Amino acid sequence: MRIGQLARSVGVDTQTIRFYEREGLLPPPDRQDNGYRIYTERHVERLAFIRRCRILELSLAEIHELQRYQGAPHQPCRAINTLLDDHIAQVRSQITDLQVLEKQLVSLRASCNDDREIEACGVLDGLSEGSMQ
Amino acid sequence: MRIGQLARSVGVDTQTIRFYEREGLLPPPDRQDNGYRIYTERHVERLAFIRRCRILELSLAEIHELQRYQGAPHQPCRAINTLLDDHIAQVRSQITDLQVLEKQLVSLRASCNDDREIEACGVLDGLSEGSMQ
DNA sequence: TTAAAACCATATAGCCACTATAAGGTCAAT
DNA sequence: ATTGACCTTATAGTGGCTATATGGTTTTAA
Ligand SMILES: [Zn+2]
Ligand SMILES: [Zn+2]
Ligand SMILES: [Zn+2]
Ligand SMILES: [Zn+2]
Repeated sequence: MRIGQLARSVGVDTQTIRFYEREGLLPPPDRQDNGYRIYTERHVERLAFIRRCRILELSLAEIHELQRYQGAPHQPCRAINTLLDDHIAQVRSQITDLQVLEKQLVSLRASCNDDREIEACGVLDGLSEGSMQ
Repeated sequence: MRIGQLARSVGVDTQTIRFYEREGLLPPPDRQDNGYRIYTERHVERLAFIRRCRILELSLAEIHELQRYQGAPHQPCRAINTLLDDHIAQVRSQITDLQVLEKQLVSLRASCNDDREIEACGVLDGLSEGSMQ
């Protein structure tokens, strides 16, 4: 199949497929005489794997690492589990950071109501004075 | 004061200050005969304002907008409050997204324990098969 | 049969908010 | 006279795409 069909069947843009190839995440496929890329079912699976990883916001580097593990099926899988644990820890830390941020923003917002002049806006005041944490 | 002292007094890199100037967030300061930038207390306040906004993860575009409002002190401040409301909404949406992500990741992680071979790794299996949402 | 539409190719730049590097000019102290 | 700390500009890199430009190829329809 050509790149357009692969793109449609996995739900990505053709540019993204070429990008993954350049980054070494998708093996370079054979070419037709006219230079068009020709993909197989294995490419479909490989691309779908990448996409599922990306939905979970694994980085391309992490996906690369997972692909290397796939090439050594008889090694222990601890490294994979650890990779995921680290990723989960990072997501949790992001959530925590954003929750702190949300509190700060809500508190700032509470210092103003509508119908003031900008001169007296509590939000702008809070940002202008150093009364922030 | 010169750029290094400004940088130290606000806690940013000198490069960042020049970057803000290029982006139109900091007004271009006067120059000494040798070309060195000379800053005033107003620049300190202005830069500190930007930094407080950035800590709240307001974008440079949003900060720019706030600066424009500062120039019109007798207009109603509703636009400012709305800007903040929108930003809060976006932070909340990020939190929600990350919480969904965390659940998916934890569920995937639960499908494996350590001491398996990669061949049998539940995490890799979950990523390889289409049993994901 | 030919002309348009859809597809493919490469190369390059843009997004965001910086950060790093290179190559060089200026100034004070040793 | 030289070191070191400071300043200048210009350029490239980060991540994961996405958009644009330019041109070749294939398919479809008038
Ligand atoms: Zn990760
Ligand atoms: Zn207000
Ligand atoms: Zn925002
Ligand atoms: Zn495992």
